Amino acid sequence: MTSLEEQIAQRQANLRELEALGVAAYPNRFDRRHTVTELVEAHGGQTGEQLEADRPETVASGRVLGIRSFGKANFLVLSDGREQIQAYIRQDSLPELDFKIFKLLDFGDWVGVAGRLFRTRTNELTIWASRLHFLAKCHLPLPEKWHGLTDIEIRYRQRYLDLAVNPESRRVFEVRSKVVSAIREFMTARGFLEVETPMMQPIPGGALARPFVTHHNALDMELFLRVAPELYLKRLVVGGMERVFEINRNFRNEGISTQHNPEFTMMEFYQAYVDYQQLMTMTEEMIGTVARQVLGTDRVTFNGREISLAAPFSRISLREGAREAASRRLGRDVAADALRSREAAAALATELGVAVDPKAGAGRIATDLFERLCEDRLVQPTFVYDFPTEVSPLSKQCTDDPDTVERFELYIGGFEVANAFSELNDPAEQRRRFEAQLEERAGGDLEAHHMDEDYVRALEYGLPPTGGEGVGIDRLVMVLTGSPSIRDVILFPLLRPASARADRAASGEGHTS
RNA sequence: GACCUGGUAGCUCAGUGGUAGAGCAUCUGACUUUUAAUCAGAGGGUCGCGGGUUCGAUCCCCGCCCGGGUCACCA
Repeated sequence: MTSLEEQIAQRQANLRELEALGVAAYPNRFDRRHTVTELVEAHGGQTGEQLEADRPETVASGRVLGIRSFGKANFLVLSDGREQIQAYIRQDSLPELDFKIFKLLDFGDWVGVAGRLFRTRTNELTIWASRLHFLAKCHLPLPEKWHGLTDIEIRYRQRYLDLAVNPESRRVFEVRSKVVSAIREFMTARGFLEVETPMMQPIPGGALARPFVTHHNALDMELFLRVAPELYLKRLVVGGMERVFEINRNFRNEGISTQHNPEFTMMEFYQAYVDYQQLMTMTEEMIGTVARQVLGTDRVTFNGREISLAAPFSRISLREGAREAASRRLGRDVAADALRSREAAAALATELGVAVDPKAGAGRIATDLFERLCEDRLVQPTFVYDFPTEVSPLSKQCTDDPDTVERFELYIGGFEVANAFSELNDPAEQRRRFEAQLEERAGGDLEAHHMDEDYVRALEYGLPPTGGEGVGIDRLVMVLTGSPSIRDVILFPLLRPASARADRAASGEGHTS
């Protein structure tokens, strides 16, 4: 027998012995009075004398993460995933059967403990157990207690193990949950209505991205998982819902990286009567507020750099950022209009060693240059504003410059966290933009928009002046938790399936042939 | 997709062209306030998978699988 098989057999033998003693192997409920975290929070600051005076009683429960045994005196470490507390299991302090249960416990089993709180000689907060209840068996050996589970692949594939033994991981997902709550609170307090729009769309739109394709059987209809809720949310503003937001998943059939998961969470909102300038103010207020509310501070450390999330954030126009970076790189002053004509922009890109797509116009080239030269330098929160119209088919042009739209992206930690613009509400112009997108599709760009006649019709009914924005929740949580990879903030990130053989080995099933 | 890098006991990791190592975990024994408890003993491995070179491969070579990182694409 291998060590693993041996350990599983031992655990199963312990379970059978429990059953032989008449102990329910899988009881249906347990009436707990306090979580381990509640106990630590309520009594962690109390001295042994205070505890002796109060003699607080509790019934707690959790997973056994440690057993220290001294014959008749024993300690169990009980975890609720966030905090740990130890229980003192003394042979003459609890019923004989309960002590027998203790002797049959394995690391990872779930138990309930009743008793009073005290501090040991070493001043450790402890439950002096008067009862021990068996709640559920752990049939497989747990990762080691000291190093925990560090294998990144197992942490992602078997997140339950990661959560069971790594409180740091648990903390990340608690922060994530609180961030979502804080944003929801921030938005509803400002009169925004939370809505849900289709995840399955007949025409995918709202972002330049390749969609996932699926099929509805009864309607025999091709459907796309949404790449953005944008076009639906704006239809709602047409309908008079002046402030709407949605927190939900988007799906993009593209590469995977430390900053990209095929499904990711976005908070997207639309507000009638405001433009992108007002959205910048609101965004810096929102991010600072959320950070302070969730973390108690608006200063965070990300990739070894301290980042301040306090307003105001820096602002730089896209073309000016690209121009400055190009000037610095080339050691000479690049003229402001070098990014305005296709010819000049292409020459500049070539000089800088940035590949030029033959179909790209001046706007695309300027955007490429910016992303190439500036993006990873934007560690402190920075609004990059005024994008070329060419790369922004849904944004409204600046009144004095039709080649530029009222749009910004917010960068933090070197990547894009939010994208916002004054919404294009002229149906004729929108139709022209879609047609330009159709040409790009015809030219082979699979990320370009489809024509969405109903969306144009909605605009024909009249969209008031509106600002809209999408905030990448995963990326914001990365910044707020100091997580270098998006997979660290997604409970079950997409991975290639492990081989069938590896799956069987991991689950402890073997061949019996 | 390209390049770099990793896969050895349940976990964390050493290591070598000549029968595979440690700590924790497991098993046996001792121990009535321990803190990664300690002490004594024992068991546990197709060294990711498949080929090749070799008298002999976990090690060298080739291919494949699954991670991680950088780049490309994207938010």
